[in-house]
Amino acid sequence: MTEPDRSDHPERRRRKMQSVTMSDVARAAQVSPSTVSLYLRKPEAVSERVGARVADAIETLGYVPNFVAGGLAAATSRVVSVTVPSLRNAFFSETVTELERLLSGRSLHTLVGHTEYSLEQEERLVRAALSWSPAAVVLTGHTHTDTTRDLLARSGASVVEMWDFGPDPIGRSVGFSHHAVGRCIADHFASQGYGSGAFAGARLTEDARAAQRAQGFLDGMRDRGLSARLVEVAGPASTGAGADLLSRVMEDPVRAVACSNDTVALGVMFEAARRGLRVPQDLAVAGFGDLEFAAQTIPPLTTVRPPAKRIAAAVAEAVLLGPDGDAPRRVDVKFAFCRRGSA
Amino acid sequence: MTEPDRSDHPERRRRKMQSVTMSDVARAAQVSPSTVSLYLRKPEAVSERVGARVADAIETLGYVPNFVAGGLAAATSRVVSVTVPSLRNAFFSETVTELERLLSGRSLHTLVGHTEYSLEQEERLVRAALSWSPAAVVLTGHTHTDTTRDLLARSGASVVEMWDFGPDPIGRSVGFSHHAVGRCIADHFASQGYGSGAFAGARLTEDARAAQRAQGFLDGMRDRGLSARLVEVAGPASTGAGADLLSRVMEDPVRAVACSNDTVALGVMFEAARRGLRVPQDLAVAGFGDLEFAAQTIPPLTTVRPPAKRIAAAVAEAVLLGPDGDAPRRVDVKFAFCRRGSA
DNA sequence: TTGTAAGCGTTATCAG
DNA sequence: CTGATAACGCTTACAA
Repeated sequence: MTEPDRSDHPERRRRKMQSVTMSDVARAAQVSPSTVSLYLRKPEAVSERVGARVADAIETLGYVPNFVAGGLAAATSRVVSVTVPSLRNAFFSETVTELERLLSGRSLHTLVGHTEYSLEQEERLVRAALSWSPAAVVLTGHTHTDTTRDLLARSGASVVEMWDFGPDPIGRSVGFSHHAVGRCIADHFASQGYGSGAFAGARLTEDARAAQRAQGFLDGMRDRGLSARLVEVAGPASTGAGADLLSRVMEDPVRAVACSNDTVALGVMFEAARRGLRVPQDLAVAGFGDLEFAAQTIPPLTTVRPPAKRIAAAVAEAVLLGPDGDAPRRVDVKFAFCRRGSA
Repeated sequence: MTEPDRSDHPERRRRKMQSVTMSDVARAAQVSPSTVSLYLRKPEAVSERVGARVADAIETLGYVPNFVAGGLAAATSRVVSVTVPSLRNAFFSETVTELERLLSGRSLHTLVGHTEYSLEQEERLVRAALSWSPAAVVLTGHTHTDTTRDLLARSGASVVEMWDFGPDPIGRSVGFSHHAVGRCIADHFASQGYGSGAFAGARLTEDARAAQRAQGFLDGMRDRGLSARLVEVAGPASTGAGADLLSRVMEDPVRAVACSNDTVALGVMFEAARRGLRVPQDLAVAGFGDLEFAAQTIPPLTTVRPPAKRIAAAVAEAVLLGPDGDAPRRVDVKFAFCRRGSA
């Protein structure tokens, strides 16, 4: 029990140090530091009497644990790195929100990064993430640079890919088929007898998932013997982009438009109104995302709802599971078609 | 290229450890670990020859630095904790995005947390944040629990409050007057001679900034001798909430409605259309946020643009500045009124 | 159930 | 400009 007396410690003032450490708590509670550590990590493994004393000491001293030291000693930190293309995108901000909520309940902390759809940027973020000995690395999609895959493999980190599947997943993956989403819209258009259609896409070169939805739509239409073409803009999906896209589509009019996402669909609907086109009589419109406003547009927007929360939940579970274990490495969360008035 | 021989390390198999450490790099580069460390932190302080050798060793060994160990040794980590009420809210997702971008350029990593407008939740997040010996803690608003303030004060962490000012800022603060925003809308309504008005608010009890905008609006209207009332819903600001709010407002019709934010305004406009009310002839509508879709609505939405990016930039600067120094502790970033067709 | 002791991989000090 | 050395605060075998 001979704890070092800090007051006569010659080095005490060398750097700014933590005021109350685990040793201080241990001393106050008359136990060893390892007992405090144990109590903090598995309270049930400590006797009730000792536990109470430790809790008391923590309370009165105002002890704040040092996760940095803990992470170093344990060789793995309580950090989960979450990387998404963009946080402005409602899909991803919802996923991150929910994920952060679930993880923080397990005292895991979320380190966010956004790539703006750049794989090089993703590589940089992964490199930084690995420097934190993270409990897990969560990535969006399955397209990564070779270096990224290499870095991840060599680090042995627990990896989860989300929102999409790849042929060769790195660790676990959680998502759904975006190609099927596109087909689903095409099927609906076909069933309504609209005839010709167009896909109004944004940033398709970079956004692999939007590109898959577009391809699924085109494939679906063609399989049904319907004509369909692709119109796209390079910039981010936005209401303004939607308006532009409809103008482009109307250069060679179609009866139905499937959009990159609901934001684009909103722009398409505004532009249709400006042009005096009635939806759905003159033009059918479908979106993707079932964003908050989708049920409020006039008419309400027909769209596809991706299960952002279910993705977050499954990802959280995958993170908790770790790389090993016999749980399925691939979780298909499905999506739901939301038929409303616009198509 | 002499690979480190770890096999003779008796403890090597105790736990999963880092494969390539700084010592390995040092050995490969024929220098001491301190030199490698120095090179990594200030390359210019190391001779060119040695620097090149170290860089080589890092490259060939594939060394990934360990920030956890670094943070422990330095007593301050490269983590910045950023806490916002909600990430689904476009204002905050934009701020976080921009902040993360700016900080990552300085190799600072963003730990996000969201409070759902709960101060208790904020306290929990701050407690967790402090466990990381963060380079800075960024908070939204100036209302915190006593414990939060206490924790922050005792830790000596660098604190930045954003989006709003308080009478007693903890560290630095960056924001603008939300009360002035409300007044600004009221002034505009008055100048247009609309007469009576209403504020359509969401979650005003928890969202202190929205409440201030409401109060500013009410004060502004009254100062001009105009009648104005407050209509509010408890849930989050959304398009659906906007529609509900307009229904409530029309129980006792007014000529002009100021909204909690643009999302609510969008709902108000949709509901107005459903009711056959022409905007702005029958009803003037103003929002807050200048969200992406604001310029696309029919008619385009009159709103107020908060400088989300400027906030992020000023916060990043404050983070870099640290708590000391003679730079002003309080930065007022202003806002811009966007007159468009709806009011 | 609790304690002892040996690290974890860096940074910071100080001397050369 | 470079290197030896002592922390940093905690976890984890292992022993008691």
